[in-house]
Amino acid sequence: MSRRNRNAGASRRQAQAPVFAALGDQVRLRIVTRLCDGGPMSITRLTAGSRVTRQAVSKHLLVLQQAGLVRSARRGRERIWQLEQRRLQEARRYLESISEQWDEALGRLRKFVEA
Amino acid sequence: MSRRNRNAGASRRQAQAPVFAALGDQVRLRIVTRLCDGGPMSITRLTAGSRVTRQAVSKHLLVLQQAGLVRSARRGRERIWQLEQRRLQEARRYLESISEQWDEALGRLRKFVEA
DNA sequence: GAAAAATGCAACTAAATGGTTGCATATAGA
DNA sequence: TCTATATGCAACCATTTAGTTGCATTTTTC
Repeated sequence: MSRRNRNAGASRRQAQAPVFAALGDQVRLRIVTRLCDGGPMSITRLTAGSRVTRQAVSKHLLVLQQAGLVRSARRGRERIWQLEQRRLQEARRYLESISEQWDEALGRLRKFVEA
Repeated sequence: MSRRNRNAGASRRQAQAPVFAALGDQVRLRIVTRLCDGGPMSITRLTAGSRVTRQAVSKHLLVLQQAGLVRSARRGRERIWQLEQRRLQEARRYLESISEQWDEALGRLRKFVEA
């Protein structure tokens, strides 16, 4: 592999690692799922039924936002949160590419096991 | 959603979040990639070319191991690390299901945006 | 305009994380 | 057996993370 390609891999990793990190927490994963299923909603609604406080949820939302996965907008006295389509698509594509990469690797790995 | 289904979701999340967390770090993501491309190898070889010490890599390998993503076996004076096929397949399937879930959500989200 | 609701902000704490260094142990090979 | 190599173990440190509580601010709504 050329140095250039190696660096391309590194910067891609650099870009996507935060997404994984953001999803690597049960509370956040649940937030994403809820926004997925329930559409845009406020912190208070997201917090309802959660085992942590609103402030905790708020911090998690900030993490998700910094990873580019969610976005928010003020509406009256509440703030509505929703998934960020672009980034989510991007992450999806990356997940798929990783998935394929693994698939190939698993094929090669079988040889090692059989050997 | 029934309580049962919610709990099923929760336990699935509980099972998969560590995988995301494990991949949510550049060093670990790189380790996985190297094991993917280079096949099973020792810590020393994994550490070569890395910017962190062997011990740091060792700790990262432990994290990956606890997430079930890698496995190791002693061979003579060295320990050979390799990707765990089963878990990786499992993670792959989960990534794909999440991916689909997002896809559907993105479709629904467009309605919100247009509305 | 006053009470209730929704959020924002700040300080603080406990625990986890990511990294290091130093030293001990085990194995390969000359 | 002696030396170099590969790993394991433990202590230690700085930073980040995940959570809390308390109080201030902004909007509704009656």
